[in-house]
Amino acid sequence: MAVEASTKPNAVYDFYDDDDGPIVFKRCNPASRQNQGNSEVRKPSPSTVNGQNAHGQKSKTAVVSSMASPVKSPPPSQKSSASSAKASPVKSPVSNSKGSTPLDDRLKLSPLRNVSTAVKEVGVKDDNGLKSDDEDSEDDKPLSSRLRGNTNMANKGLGASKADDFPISKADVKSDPEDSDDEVPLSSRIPKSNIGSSDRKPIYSNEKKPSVSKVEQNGSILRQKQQNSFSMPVKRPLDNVNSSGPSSAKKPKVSDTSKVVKVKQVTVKAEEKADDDDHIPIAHRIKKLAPSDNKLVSAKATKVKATKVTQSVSSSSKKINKKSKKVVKNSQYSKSTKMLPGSGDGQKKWTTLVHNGVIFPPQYTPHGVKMLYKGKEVDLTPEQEEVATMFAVMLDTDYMQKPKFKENFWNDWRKLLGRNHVIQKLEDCDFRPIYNWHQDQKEKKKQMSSGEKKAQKEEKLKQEEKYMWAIVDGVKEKVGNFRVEPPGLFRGRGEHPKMGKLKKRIRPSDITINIGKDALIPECPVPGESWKEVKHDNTVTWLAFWNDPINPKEFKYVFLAASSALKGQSDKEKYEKARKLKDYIASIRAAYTKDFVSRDITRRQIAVATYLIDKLALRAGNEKDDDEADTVGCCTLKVGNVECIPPNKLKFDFLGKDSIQYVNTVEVELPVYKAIGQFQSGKQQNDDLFDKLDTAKLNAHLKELMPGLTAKVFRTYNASITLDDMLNRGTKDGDVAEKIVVYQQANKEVAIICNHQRSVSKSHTTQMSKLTEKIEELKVVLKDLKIDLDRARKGKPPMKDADGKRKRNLTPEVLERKIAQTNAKIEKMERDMQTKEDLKTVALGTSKINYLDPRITVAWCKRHEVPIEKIFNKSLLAKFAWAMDVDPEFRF
DNA sequence: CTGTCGACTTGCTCCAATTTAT
DNA sequence: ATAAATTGGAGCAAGTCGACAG
Repeated sequence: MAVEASTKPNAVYDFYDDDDGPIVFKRCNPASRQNQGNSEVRKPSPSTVNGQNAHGQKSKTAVVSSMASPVKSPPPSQKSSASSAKASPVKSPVSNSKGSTPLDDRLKLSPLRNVSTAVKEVGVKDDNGLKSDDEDSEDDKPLSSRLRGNTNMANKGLGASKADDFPISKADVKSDPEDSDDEVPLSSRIPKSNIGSSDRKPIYSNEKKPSVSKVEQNGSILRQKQQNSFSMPVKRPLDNVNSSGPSSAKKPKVSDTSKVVKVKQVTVKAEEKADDDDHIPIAHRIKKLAPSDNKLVSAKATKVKATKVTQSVSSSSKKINKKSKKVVKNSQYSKSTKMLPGSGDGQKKWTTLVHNGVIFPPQYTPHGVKMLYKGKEVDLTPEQEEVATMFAVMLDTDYMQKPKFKENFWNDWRKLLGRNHVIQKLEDCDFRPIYNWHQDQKEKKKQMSSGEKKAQKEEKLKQEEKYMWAIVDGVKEKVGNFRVEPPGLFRGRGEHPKMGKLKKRIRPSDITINIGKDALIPECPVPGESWKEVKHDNTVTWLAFWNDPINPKEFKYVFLAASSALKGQSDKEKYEKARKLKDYIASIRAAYTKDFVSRDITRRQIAVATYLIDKLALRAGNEKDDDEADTVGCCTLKVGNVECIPPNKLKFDFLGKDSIQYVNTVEVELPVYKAIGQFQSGKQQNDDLFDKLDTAKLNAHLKELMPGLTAKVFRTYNASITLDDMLNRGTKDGDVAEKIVVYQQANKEVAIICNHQRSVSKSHTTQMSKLTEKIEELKVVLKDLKIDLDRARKGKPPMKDADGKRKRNLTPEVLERKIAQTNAKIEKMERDMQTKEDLKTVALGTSKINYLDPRITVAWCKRHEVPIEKIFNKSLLAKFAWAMDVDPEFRF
């Protein structure tokens, strides 16, 4: 590792820089989606097939709102070639260490990775075209230039740090040579290049290492088992057998629990500390020890001193680990019975399941406020009024700008009004009275005293309490969404053909309940009605579902919360699968690279599609119906979504999931470039680029390369490996705050790779100008200080201040200190400002929740003495309880 | 194969609660 | 203390992908 690091001089820097770094993946400009909100403006590239994205519900007033100028052009990121190393999820150096020399690895990868350097987003701005940057431009310029300087420095600082610290230990750990047979099928089917083969890693190696070396790490037998099972074809019956082995041993327990739900809880509780939160699932309680204890310590300590904090935290966490290890062991058994069955596929997800069903929204209470029709008040029945109110309440959203929305609403509302109703045209309706009434209500609510609010909240809690929990195999777990969705108008995203349609009220007779055979069937909350059906299906995890009123073919499910063991289990499996990809990735890349020029067009398309999914982290792209928004993923890309820019760049511009625009220009290998050209030739803009392909075929192919592999695994893999890499390369000694910055930097990188966007906050522009103003003020101060310093040196008195008063005489030393302080302040503000600007359209949360293996984070926190709660909030800690006891040396 | 169904993951926005700045 | 900014998390839409029927 160390060696490797040293061989690539640039690598270090690459990671760091956000702006300049050559990140292969990076999407230079997260095109701001808001822009699109204002429809006309937005549409950029001619190539975009679907033009719009509409997103917008945000701006309050219909028209172009304040944020009109979102397009900030990101400082044109200039990734230069070096970057390839970085961005591309180059496998972590460590992992490479195995047989091949680093060099080999590099070579092998390089063709692919290097070539594909990200190109600066040429067009982003232009493309988006949108709104101008005019307004910003002035500020931006000076700013960006300044900032850029700063960032670079900063980056360098970071990057310069040690790249080889931990590697050492890592390398040791990792090097166990053992080749497993699993590899065979793969290698045989993949025509691997020499390099490729040399590079392959034993499939088991990674998994084993940790387990071997860290026996104590997670002490959990369970884990190892799972890991192993992963390396086998997912579906093998064998797996089941395996799992059943262990589980059968524990069976007695299972049955116990099924009979006596409480018993287990009690037992376990006794085993661990007596904490009385019964309501906390055992699983959590166990793991919670760590985080929560930490919290106490750190919370206090934080205020004191950084060093202290970390020390105490780390020590406490060590303690905790030990403790929890014990606990885990004990509890693991009881737990394993739960987890194992789930891990197999299709099979049993639970043995006993007890819950109280769902809670319905209150019936509609008419407010009696009359809307106007052609200026006159109209009487509406409660049903008509209810729907009118749904519409009125949305008067200040962008949906009012959408004809489709109004049309759909009108169609549904009209049915309620009846043919002969006074109201004949939507255009003649004035909903403002109702809108105003609603605003008043909101205002009143806001004005309520905190006491009232609290009381109300408690009341609600009391009502909902019983629905919040389920008992799964004897463990009390939180239920995710136990509230039935209230009626409303469908808010489809983008140009959804069904936006505005009435989403009717769900009644008990629409709902199917799933519950344990022996459990008490929840009583139907509406007198006189009954559930549609009650099932006892333990191969699924849902507690209830109903058909989506907008699309009756689809369902709305009630699941357990993310903190549940059931969810945690599958989350873990997801990451284990992604980790497994690490062992196959080199040969997979080699294989598709080879197929870029296959004469078989289907093969070629599969190769190119896989390449795009790997390199650009695109989604698979299932087919969609006409009654859905027109968005695409990899397999559904249209000819017009990709533009070939000679000599070898591709410009992507399409609307992806949630109608979020993806704009990115990348340099690709020449064969890919050519292949795309071929796929496009002779087709219309709106034809499928990959006409021989769909996600089923693609995934079927992927599955041949690695058991269980599907397109989405690449996203998880690339996201997690990027985090792991960046954290391990970028973290240097320093205080916690600096380390957190490194983390955020990595997190941001991942978010950009995955194109996780958010809308610019309404106040962004304001906030920015405030900051600019402050900086300007400081600069004035600085200037004056400098003048005074000059004068002081010459023995002259300081200048008068603004009010004409004489300032105190200060020594040059003092003035110098002040100047330095002011400079530091200015720099910090500029940095903050830049960060803010950079992140204004980037959403960090999504990747944290869904793509980054929490064990990477936890292990890093342990290694660097960063309190985990600085990175994970309460809900994330709960969700990732399963990852908390990871070995500090864990690498993805 | 293909299409549909079914289950589950991913993703963005809104709004209230909390934190931070003034 | 108040206002502004940030964060947490609910809410629900929109994806992915496996199973299975025809």
